[in-house]
Amino acid sequence: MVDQKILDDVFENFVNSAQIFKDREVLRHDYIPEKLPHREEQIRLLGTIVAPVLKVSRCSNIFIYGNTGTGKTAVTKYVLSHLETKAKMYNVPVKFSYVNCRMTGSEYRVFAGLSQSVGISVPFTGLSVDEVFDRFRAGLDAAKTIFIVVLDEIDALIKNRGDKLLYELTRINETLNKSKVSIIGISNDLRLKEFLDPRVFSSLSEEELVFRPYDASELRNILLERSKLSFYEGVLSEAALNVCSALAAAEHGDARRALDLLRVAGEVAERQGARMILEEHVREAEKHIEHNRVVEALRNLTLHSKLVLLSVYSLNKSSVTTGEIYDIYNELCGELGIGLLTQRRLGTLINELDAMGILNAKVVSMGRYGRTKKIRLEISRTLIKDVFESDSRMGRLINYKPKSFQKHMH
DNA sequence: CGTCCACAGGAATGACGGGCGG
DNA sequence: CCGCCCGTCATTCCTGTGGACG
Repeated sequence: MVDQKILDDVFENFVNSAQIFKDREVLRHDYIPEKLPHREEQIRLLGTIVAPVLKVSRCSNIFIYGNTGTGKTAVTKYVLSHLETKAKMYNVPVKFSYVNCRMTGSEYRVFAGLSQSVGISVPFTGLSVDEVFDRFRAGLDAAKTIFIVVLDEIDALIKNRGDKLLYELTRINETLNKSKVSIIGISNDLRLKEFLDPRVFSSLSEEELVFRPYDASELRNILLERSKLSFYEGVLSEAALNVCSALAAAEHGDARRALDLLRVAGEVAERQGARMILEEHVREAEKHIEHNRVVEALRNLTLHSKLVLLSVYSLNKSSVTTGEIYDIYNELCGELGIGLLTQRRLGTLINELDAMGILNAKVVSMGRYGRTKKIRLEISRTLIKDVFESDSRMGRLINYKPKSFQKHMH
C-alpha cells in the first residue's frame, strides 16, 4: 500500500513537473524536419538533378559526400519524399528504395532489400547472390518504372566487400528494357573513390554533391529551430544552446551529435526536476553519452577481445606492444582453459578496439628492435574494472598479475 | 649503407552454424 | 533429407617495412 503511494507520487511528480519536453521525437536523428536550415543550396541542387524523373526519364547517378551529421541523409530523404508526391500528382511511375549499407551489412541483404521494394520477396538467406540479383532484375523490369536507389553509408560496404555490387548495379540499365535505375550513393568518406574501380566510379558520379560540416552558428540555428518543436517555451537556456552548438562544432560539425546532446541534456534536466535546461545539464549529458557508449561497447565485446583488453589492463604500463599483449593474453587463456587465437588474429582485434576508441594503437618502428604497435588504453582503468567485475568470466581475472613481464627489454 | 628485428597487414582458404530449394 | 550457399570468424602463408645498429 505504502509502495503504491510512493510510486503514485513519482508518477504524479513526473507528469506535473514534466515541463521540459513538448515532443521528444523531434530530437531523434531519424526525424526529418520540415525545414533544413543551411542546406537550401544542396536541396535545390539535388532537386534539379532528380527533376528529369518527372518527365519520365532517368536522372543522373549521384554521389554525395560529407561527414556524419552534415544532413546528407536528411536532405536526400527530404528531396525524394517531395519528388514522390510530385510524381504521384503527375502519375509518373517511380519507385524508391532506401538502403543503409552499414545496417544492412552485406551484398546479399542489399539486393534482398532492393527486391523487397520492387515487390519481390526473397528469403533472407539461402540463395546465391547472383540468384537474388537475377530475381531483382526480373522483378524490376516487370514493374516498368523508374527506380531510384539510395545507398547510404556506402563506404561501409565498399571497404569490406569491394565494389562488385556497385559494378552490377551500374551496369543493370543495359539489360533492362522497361525500367530504368538511378543510383544515389551517400558516403561519409571523401576518399571513397580510391577504393573504387574507376569505371564504376565514373558512372556512379555523373553528379557530385559535397556537404560541408556545419559551423557553430549554423548548428545553433538548427538546434534553435528544433528546440521550438521539442521543448516548451523558455525551457532551453541561451547558455545551454550555445554550449551544445560549440561542443558539436568542435567535433566535425556533427548535427546529429548536437541533437543528441540537446535531447540528453533535456532528459537530465527532467530527471533532476529542473525547470530549465542549463549549461551544466549539457555538460552532464556529454559525460553521460560517452559513458554509456563505452560501457555498452565493453559489455558487447567478444570473449577474446575482452581478454585482449584485459591484457593491456594487466600490464598497467603507459604503452605496450603487440608482442607483450600476446604473451599475457596467452597466460589468460591458460587461466580460463580455453584455446588461443593466433597473433595475426590478435592484431585485427587490437585494430577493432582502436577503431572503437577503447584502445589507441599506433605503428612505430624501433629500428633494430623491430616494428610493432604502441598501444595505450584510451578509457579509464576504473571503467574497465567496473564493467569486467560484473562479467562472469572476466571478474576472476581482473586482478591478474602477469607472470612473464620483461622478456626482452631495451 | 646494408642488415635485420618484430611485427604489420593483404590474400587465400577453411570450419561452422543457419537456412534455403527441391 | 541432401546439397548448396550464406556470413562470420579464424588460420595459414605471405610479403612488406622504418630505422637503430653494426
